[in-house]
Amino acid sequence: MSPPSTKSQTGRFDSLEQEVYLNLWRTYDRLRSIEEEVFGPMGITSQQYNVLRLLAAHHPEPVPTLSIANRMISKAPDITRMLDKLEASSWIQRNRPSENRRVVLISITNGGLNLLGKIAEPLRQCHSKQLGHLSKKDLAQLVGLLRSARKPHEQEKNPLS
Amino acid sequence: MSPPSTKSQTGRFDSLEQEVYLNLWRTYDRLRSIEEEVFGPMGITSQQYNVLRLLAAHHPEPVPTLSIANRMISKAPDITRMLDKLEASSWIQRNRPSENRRVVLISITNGGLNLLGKIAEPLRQCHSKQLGHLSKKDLAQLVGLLRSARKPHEQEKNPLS
DNA sequence: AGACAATAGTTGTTTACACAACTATACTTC
DNA sequence: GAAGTATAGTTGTGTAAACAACTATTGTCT
Repeated sequence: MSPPSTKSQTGRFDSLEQEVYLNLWRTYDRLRSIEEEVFGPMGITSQQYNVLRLLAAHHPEPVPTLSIANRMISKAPDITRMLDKLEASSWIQRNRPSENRRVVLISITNGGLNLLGKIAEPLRQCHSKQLGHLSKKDLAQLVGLLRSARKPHEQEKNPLS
Repeated sequence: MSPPSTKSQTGRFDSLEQEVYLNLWRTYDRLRSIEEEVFGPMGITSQQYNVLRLLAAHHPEPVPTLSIANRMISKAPDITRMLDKLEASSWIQRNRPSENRRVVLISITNGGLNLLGKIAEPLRQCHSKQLGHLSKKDLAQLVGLLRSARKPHEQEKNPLS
């Protein structure tokens, strides 16, 4: 398993771990660019879509601003500005309740729900284009491996087990 | 293949494909943030490191600017500005040959090679921290699945098979 | 009640990304 | 050899991400 030269194991990579990481990067990048073909014309980003999706899942209950930020995949310290844009497009609305004026409660509007409806089908097709060539077994295996890979690095908060 | 309700198959995801993609995104994001802990203090980004690595692999042969851009993982239309920074740090040098004054040939400097040497060990440790908890078998399987996943979406040019 | 700490968002600033338009150099072909 | 075309980089501009510092509101403790 460990010949004198490790080069032969991993080709031009320093280690198998590095090879995995670079493959992960490249694969993510390719699939992301495919998704952007769907979101771009809709005037929305992937992150914004995820926010709307989260809000729709809680609808009609509103969700506090930072609670949204914590559930995002990438860190979102500019969640405020992002919500500004969503509000400018009338996809969400904000409400600062008088009981606790620190929080800002966010809820999705009918327009937002409508947008999600319009995106659903092209997005499903997009996902099929992205990964439809893999078997269900491969997909399930990939999900499992990806979860194991990031397991030690998960923050407490994350909802995606 | 298409039961009336697909909900039961994939939990809160619309499809297995979407679940894979979101897992890919999240996993990439976590591992990336670990890498940045290594690159950040060195005053370099992941993309910049990849450029230096590419140049080192060709050393002492120089590489034309756009040839570097084509080999980058994400699109790099601002390759010029990125090389500006690397040149400002004296990690690379540019040369516009008189035979063909259109191309700009890039080569890594001794300082750049030196930097790669300094980064090598902490980066190896980083990769181990990222994915060291997975078995070689799992890592190899993951590489294979990631390659299959992006295979239909590869551009001709890419060097990472 | 007043000082202090904790919570919840917001804003400022710097840096990276993406798309497109632009410049400069070389090749081709009539 | 001049005009047009292809190649190789560069620059301009708008948008998004990352980190930190800041404001506003509420809770706590003496």
